[in-house]
Amino acid sequence: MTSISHHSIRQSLLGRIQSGEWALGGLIPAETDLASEYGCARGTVNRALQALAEAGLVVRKRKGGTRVCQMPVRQAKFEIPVLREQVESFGGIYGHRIIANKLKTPPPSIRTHLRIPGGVKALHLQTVHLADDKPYAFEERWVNTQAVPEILNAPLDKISANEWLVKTVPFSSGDVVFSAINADKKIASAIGTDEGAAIFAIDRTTWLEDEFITTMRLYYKEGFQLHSHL
Amino acid sequence: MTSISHHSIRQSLLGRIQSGEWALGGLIPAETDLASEYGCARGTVNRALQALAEAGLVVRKRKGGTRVCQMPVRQAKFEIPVLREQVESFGGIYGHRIIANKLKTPPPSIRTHLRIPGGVKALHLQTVHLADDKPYAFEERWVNTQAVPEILNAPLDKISANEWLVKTVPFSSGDVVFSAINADKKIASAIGTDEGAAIFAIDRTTWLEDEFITTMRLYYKEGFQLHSHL
DNA sequence: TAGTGGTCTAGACCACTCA
DNA sequence: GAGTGGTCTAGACCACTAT
Repeated sequence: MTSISHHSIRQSLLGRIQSGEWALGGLIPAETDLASEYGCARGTVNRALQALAEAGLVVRKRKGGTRVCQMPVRQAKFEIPVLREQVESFGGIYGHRIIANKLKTPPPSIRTHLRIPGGVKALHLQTVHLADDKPYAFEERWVNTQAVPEILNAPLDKISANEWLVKTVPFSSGDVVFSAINADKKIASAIGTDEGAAIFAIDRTTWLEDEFITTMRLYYKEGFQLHSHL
Repeated sequence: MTSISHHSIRQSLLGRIQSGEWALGGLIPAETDLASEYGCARGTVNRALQALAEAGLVVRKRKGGTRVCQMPVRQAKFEIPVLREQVESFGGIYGHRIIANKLKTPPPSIRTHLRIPGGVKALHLQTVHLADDKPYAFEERWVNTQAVPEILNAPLDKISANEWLVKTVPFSSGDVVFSAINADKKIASAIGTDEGAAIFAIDRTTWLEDEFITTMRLYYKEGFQLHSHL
């Protein structure tokens, strides 16, 4: 009797949408109708339809019914790479080298970002991430030491700041920005590439409950690609 | 009595996870226990926990119980930009100019990608997307005309190939790859930038039920950023 | 005002897997 | 074998909103 699962109904509905059985922007039968058609409870159909709605394929409104989405907003979901795992996933040996590790007053842009009062210092870190001892990515990071003072005692030579933070403040929220930039002299030498090379950069700021933790920028060696599916 | 919604429970559980009430990798009380604690049905707790599992914050196993995720895989979700909307979202006027529109035999790499038999032609399109009449992005695309022959009669001067395809084959699946490249001469002149500039590129291949529809590469003008949240 | 989706409940059975 | 999550059901009430 597992044939009437919400999964199968979701699949069936997806097929009917793809086949064009219901026009773009058109109305889909009500939950109760579909339930009797599929011979199951309304709750089961509801669950299938909610999944489709979450995937952006249909739009649902009370009393308005369920409609096939006109302009399906393509959503890509992907995992923010964790460097160590990324490197190990293709069989490399991960390592990192700390270039800078100093408490100092952050520049205004960073201070604003982390909401640090003027005059207060923050931890500035520069790290080169290695794959098989060769530079893989370069990271520049500021940590709000008022939020996580323990980091000053962390063995950052053994565990990367990123991993330490993930283990200490695992469930923070964050913003991510992807962009492409030309490598300047500093970045080029850090990751061993030529000045001007196109670099894939990820900016990330994370906080926990209104308290800003850290902001970082990661520069990947040229040729880096971020994959996803939709 | 709306206070015992699965939303509120999800929120409450999230808070308890963030506060460290349950250790990383630690066990969370069983659904039945939580249900009696919150004074609701097990189904309600189940829904909340499933949402947290989908968000990657907990891992659930039958008999094994629910555990706080050790290394939360940060998932970013975003909407694949639709150029017209992207341009209009910052108040620009969208337009596009077709540079190439020809049926021809695709190079081997594309042929493999679209699974087109040797010798068969495909539609090759080059489009410059404009914001306020200025180049915004450059698109290179191949369309499998065996899958969507109607595109040969589409008014591509009025509607961009992308929009036409979305309206015609709206519910396709696809792969997306983001990368950074240096602009070559052709791209630089197409989007009005300097050769060597760092360009944000998006590759995208879409298909419907094992039938390949199109593959495209989009080059954004320098300075482009893709934002997300996690 | 009537119809539709959103949600909760109480109970049930099953599938998985840990011990 | 026993405990846990996965899921379906049948019924109920509510919230929203199109008409």
